[in-house]
Amino acid sequence: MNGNIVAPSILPGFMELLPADQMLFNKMLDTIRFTYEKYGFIPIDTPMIEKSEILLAKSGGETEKQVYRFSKGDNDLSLRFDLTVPLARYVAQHYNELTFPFRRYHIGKVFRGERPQKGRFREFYQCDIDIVGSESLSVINDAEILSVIYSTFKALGFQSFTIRINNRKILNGFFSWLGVENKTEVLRTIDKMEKIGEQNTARELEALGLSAGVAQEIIRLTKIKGKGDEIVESLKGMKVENEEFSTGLEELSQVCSYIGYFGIPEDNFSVDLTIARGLDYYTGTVYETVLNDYPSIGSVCSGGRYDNLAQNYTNKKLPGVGISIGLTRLFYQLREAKIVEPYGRSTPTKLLVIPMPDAMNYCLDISTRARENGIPTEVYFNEGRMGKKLAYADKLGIPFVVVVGEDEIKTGLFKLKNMKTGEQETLSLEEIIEKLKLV
RNA sequence: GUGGAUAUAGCCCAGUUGGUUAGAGCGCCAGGUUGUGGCCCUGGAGGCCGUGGGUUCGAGUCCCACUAUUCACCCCA
Repeated sequence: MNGNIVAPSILPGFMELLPADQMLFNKMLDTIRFTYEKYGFIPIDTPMIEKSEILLAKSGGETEKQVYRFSKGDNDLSLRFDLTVPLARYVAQHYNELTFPFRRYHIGKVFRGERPQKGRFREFYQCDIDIVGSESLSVINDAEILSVIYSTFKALGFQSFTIRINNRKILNGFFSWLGVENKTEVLRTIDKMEKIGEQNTARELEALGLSAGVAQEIIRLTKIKGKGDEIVESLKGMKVENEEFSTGLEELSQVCSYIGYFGIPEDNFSVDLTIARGLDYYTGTVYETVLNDYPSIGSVCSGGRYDNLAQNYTNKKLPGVGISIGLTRLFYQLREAKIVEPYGRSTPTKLLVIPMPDAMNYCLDISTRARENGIPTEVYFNEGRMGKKLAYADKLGIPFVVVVGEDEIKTGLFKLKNMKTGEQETLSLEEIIEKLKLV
């Protein structure tokens, strides 16, 4: 017994995967990156640690409590809690070197010191895209973001999902028209409506100081259903006299009219007036995406339009629109619900070369040739029984094995073993390479 | 920050109304001699029963505290 051994464990709220799952996770991440680049988004990477004064410049109470903050020497430092604030700093700092509209994507870990919970992490990956304009940014971008979300989830293999959108200006304008004071709290309550139900929403609205009549008016607005255009028409018919409301309605109307041209099927899109989003910097279009067969997972991708991204770091007016996929949570939920499962591979290796005595040098040469042709290959180095060597390939899910001994070297013909079927095929090295290239 | 639940092997769990050396399955390691894995058989390692106190002749089992984990609320990806 060794008393020096420390129980190996990680902090709660931090996700760590075993090889098969990690392969799966990375595949999803690659899919997302590939799709983002297909739309011409530019990759950036920023430090995980920022100066606290930068990160907390806006500091809306809640976020400040969740920030991992520490000091090193005289420096007051913080771990980034999202990728949007670093983007704001980045754009403000490099404004003169960037070309606008700036379309960037950023995939990286962020940190939030909150109480861990199911599907809740303190360290997680966000996959963000944002389009940042200088001074102005066309509302077509709002529609294009929808298209990116659609393509991404399609590429991830989902069929039945709905991207729901709303426009904050419509809600805020409507609230103003009704004379509501504390609009932010009302927004949050509306956002929860799907979860807590209509009655509780009414109760909460009244608890916020609204009259029963006003609460009902708001609920009545959010219950307007239909296709995008139909909702727009219904809203127009309400004769709400408020400029912000009208602007929002016009924006929503435009987004709806563009989505068809972006090739988004009607089934994957809906206008939902209860979508509000909690974050207070959203000022226009807001997005939420749900998997129709698994509503309990909640939103798997959300974001919105903001008027002024970097007001804390520059005087330039930088409007933008963007979304974020919380990949860690998404992956966790998908695994939990068995919507995705590892496909039996826990290594990228496609070919294992097993040398018999005195064949090592030859095997190393084979592996080099295979790798030069893009085939992930490894050579089994340990001495031992054949059974153990094959079991290694079996356990890692390596699909092909070739055993190389005296005969093979002499004839230049190898038996390529398919580990799944157990069949062996006699082929030359060139034939093996050609075959595996296609796998 | 508020409230609830749980704690036995690496993992999922048994363990009687308190009673002797704490169990199974999965996984792991080794073997069932030679250049062929999955199945099967045999053997092995691995637990101070979360920690500390109490009740008792006797505690994995009952009581208390602490700690850890976990779920929900708030908020969010």
